[in-house]
Amino acid sequence: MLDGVSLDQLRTFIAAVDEGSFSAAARKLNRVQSAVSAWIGGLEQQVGVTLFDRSGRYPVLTPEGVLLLADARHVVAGVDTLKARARLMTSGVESELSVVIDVFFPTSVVSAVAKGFAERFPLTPLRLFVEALGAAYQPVLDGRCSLGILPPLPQPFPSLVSERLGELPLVAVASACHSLASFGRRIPRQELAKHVQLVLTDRSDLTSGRDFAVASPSTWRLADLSTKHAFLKDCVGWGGMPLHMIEEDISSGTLVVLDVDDMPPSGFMLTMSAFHRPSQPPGPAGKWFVDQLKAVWHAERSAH
Amino acid sequence: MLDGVSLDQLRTFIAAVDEGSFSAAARKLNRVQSAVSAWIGGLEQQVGVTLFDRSGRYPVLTPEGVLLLADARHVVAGVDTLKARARLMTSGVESELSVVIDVFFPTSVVSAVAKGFAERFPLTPLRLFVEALGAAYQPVLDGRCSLGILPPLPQPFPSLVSERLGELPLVAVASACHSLASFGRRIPRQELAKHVQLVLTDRSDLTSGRDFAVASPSTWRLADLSTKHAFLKDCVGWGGMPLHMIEEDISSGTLVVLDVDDMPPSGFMLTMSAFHRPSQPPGPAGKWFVDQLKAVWHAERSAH
DNA sequence: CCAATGTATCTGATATTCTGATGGGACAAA
DNA sequence: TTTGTCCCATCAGAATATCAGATACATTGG
Repeated sequence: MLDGVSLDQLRTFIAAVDEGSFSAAARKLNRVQSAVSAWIGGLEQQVGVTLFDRSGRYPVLTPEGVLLLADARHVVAGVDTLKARARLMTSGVESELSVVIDVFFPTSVVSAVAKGFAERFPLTPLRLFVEALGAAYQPVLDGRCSLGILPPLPQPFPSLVSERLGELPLVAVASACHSLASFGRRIPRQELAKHVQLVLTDRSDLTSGRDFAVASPSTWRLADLSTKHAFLKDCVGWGGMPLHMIEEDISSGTLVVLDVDDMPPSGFMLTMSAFHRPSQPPGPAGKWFVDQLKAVWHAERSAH
Repeated sequence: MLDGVSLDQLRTFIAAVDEGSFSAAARKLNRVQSAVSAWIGGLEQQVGVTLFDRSGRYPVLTPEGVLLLADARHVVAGVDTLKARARLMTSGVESELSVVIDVFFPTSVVSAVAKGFAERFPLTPLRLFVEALGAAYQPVLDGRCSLGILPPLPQPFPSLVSERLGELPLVAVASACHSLASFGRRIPRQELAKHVQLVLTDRSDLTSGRDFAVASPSTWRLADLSTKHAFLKDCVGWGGMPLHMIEEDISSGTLVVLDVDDMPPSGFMLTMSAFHRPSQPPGPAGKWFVDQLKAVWHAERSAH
């Protein structure tokens, strides 16, 4: 053998402890008592520690045995998870699920689903990325993520398969101290153009040259949505935000929804969909993840 | 064999990955290449997962192989710590060190030493108990702890071996709002007797019938030193405390040291010693622990 | 194309493990 | 105390698995 200790020794050791006697362990393992005796004797010899006190009728663990038993259980448990993971792989469940999620998607839904995921698929590590715009498409396109929870881009990606999850209201807002907030009536587009618009910028070059809902010639571009949020509250300018992220600010009066001319007052609805490459269809874990996102999200919206 | 996967398979798997080829792994393991091939083939068959892509000159791990490799390393590492722990046992190092420490002993010293202990003896779990008076002796006497950091009791225990660590100043204190605090001159014992004394009570019955430094007929007995500390600050009564625990209170003026008649103003010195049973002499870990306690404590006192 | 290096597979030789039998010790009931 | 039962250690031969070496074939680089 390559090395003294073997798994069978450890398994026999554990069985002997659990069953209370070598003979019982032998019955459980479908071996003869002498075999168990030999295994344990070998183990004791290799580690150089007496595991059992055999002076009595039944062997009892020595204090050293108690400690080494914990190690042995740990090792065997490790082998079991290895085998369980392998079985999962052959059964088609993804051995790892990487998902990229657009910043606009409600975080509360994601965290709730992720929590359930850890219980449902304990052996499948979940890798979550949060990105914006084209940078969120990139990982799905190049295969780093097998799943993307994303809004549609202006130019469609026929190379991706998508499944609609639901709609997200997007509204234009400004701080209460902003002059647009007290404009009084429906704001025409020309009026918007007079003020600085805070726009989320794309870290990738997928959407270079294209802009989303940019109405003002003077724009500040921010790479991070929470920074944009803070700038809006600090009255730096106006901009679009997903409604769920600013509901508290609206009810507290910090931010005000702008009643823009060609925009419905309930906000512009942004469709969120689950995207994946045709060559990488989601397995059970991915399907479950998408279904849960849809279910939890709808439950949350109807609870409102 | 008892179960499909064996340690040798995992070790061979790891060696093949680390060395980059089956042949190299075979050289490292002092086996023939065919043996390595057979081991890995067997492992793949048993877990039902293809570990290597053999289409090229050198075998490369499949994505599944990468994940299972992590599990395999985990298992082998577990076996290694088992063996390391066993070697430690045979080399005489305690496989577990349980220490009981008197509440009066400075916690900062203990935590510093414990931190160093975890680095020095990573495989030896440390079990720390904090008790007071007789309750701190009990675990050493009945063998639950192999070491006790304790003050001497009125009646000596010849059944225990001790090694002096150092002295701890004990002072009588009262809250600044207590009438004793403004007594003005040396306080005679009769004066003390007029006020409630807060006394630490013994949770064991080792010292039943005996009292330590009880000067007042009206005593409140508290089982917990931090409660006594709080009661002192709340002006419930006066009592003795180890100086290091109340230095901040004294400098902030919350507590006042009482200048008691037959007590030196620097406080009554309490000798702390390391106790152990002659039948359970401390091994390398225990010796190291005691030496460090002594060193760190003295370093801390001379830093003051 | 050839040499070097690598992997998969096969076979007999070698080691190890398994089984079954035997002997001795601990414990409980008679 | 005696007896029966259950337990463990040890030993032999039988069964099994591993090992080394040889062979065939694929890949890479000159």
